[in-house]
Amino acid sequence: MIFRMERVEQAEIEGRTPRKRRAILAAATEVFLSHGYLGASMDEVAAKAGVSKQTVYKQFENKERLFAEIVLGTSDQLLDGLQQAYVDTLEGAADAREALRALAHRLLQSLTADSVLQLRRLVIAEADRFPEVCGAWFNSGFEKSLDALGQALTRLSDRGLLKRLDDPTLAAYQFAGLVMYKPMNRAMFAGTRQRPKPGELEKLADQAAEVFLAAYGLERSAR
Amino acid sequence: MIFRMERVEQAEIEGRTPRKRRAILAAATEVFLSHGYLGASMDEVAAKAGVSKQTVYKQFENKERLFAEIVLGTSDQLLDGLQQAYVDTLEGAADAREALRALAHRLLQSLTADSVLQLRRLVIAEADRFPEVCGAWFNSGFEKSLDALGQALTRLSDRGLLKRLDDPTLAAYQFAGLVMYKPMNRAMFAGTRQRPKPGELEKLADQAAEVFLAAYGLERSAR
DNA sequence: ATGAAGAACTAGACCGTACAGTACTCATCA
DNA sequence: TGATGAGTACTGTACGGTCTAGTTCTTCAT
Repeated sequence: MIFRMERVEQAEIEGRTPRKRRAILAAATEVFLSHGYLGASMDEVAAKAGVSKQTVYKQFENKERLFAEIVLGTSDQLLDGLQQAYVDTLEGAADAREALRALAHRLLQSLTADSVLQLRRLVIAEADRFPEVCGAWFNSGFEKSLDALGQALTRLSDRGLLKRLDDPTLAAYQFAGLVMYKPMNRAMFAGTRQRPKPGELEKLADQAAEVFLAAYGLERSAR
Repeated sequence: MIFRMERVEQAEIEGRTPRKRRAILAAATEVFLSHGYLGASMDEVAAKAGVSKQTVYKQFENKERLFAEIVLGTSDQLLDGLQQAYVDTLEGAADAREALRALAHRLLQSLTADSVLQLRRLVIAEADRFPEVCGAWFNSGFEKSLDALGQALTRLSDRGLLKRLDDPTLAAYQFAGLVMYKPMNRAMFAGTRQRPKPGELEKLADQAAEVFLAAYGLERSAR
């Protein structure tokens, strides 16, 4: 009886085929992220998904399509996460300095997560092999999230917390560059090996906010 | 007679073995940069170097060592080139704004060269497979060049063209982030495909200088 | 200068392994 | 009962690295 209920419950959520498909995607994500495209083997994907190779090839035409599906599937998650960070830290903030510090800190936290770094490495590594896929990921994930940041900054400006922004997207890239350039490069090049020192991220966040405010803050809020 | 003279000339420059070795390194650089570590084949390296596989394995123990040799060999070139850019644009400059603009422009030019981008992709892609090599490249190439920029900025500050810098290296990273974050990310993720629009780099350079000066410029030089 | 001696090089066969993708048989689910 | 999946063997290919046999360069004593 219990067995039957469980079966029904699962079936209500999704059938066997989509369930397998999701398992394959999850496994393939793991394998591609940790070994790269060429280093990933379809045997390992199938094994890790608890599925036969035949099933993998029923769901995905070949290795390339599987790769594309995975990369493009991550754009949305990334975008949603960052959008949320903008809302949490900027909307409703009373003080620009505090808001920007909080945002910087939040960006550092989310973008230096291992899975994010691995995905970035994967996309960069395969940019030449799959220019369409990687270009699409960049446009609909990376660039879109910076545009969204530009809009969030504009709202801050509309609320009288920043100067008027002639080019919000540029300002967004500048802020991101101030915050992320150092830690992101280290994380990308030096692998998971070299961790930043405890206080470093805080200092980075604070100083980035300071420089940004010097250029875009209202005079009275200058330190 | 002519033939003989050519032979002598070449022998004067370098013997057969180092000549072959250099040919192998050049070919391997090309192959690794364009196909990645796993995508590169030793057969192709040998063929492109005009050398037999045996010779490759006489000079380099195996594929991994060849890779390491190539990656580490590029640190110095990169560093020298950037050091030169700092000297050319900052030393002897009379106006901070103009100097920073020129530097930004120069950085954009040199760091978006195809070979530089391909090398960065390669190092990032293999950061997990070869953490020591890639970490060493990062420390002795990337970080060192930023430290050098910090020192160059300090000299600018000593000459009374910038505020006193509490943390020159941080300031260097901030300047680099302001300048490079957008174009470098695009170049890395979107491949050689998406070229920046003509005026874009100039605007990026100018605006980066502007923001940097707002934070680190002397009051009288504020716009 | 000459001419062995020996090192370095070539060309390509070869070995073992790994992998993408397919085929086939038997079990399982709807 | 008919489709889907498991398990697994198989095919073709590619690659890292070694081996061999024959060729060319370098060196150094004469």
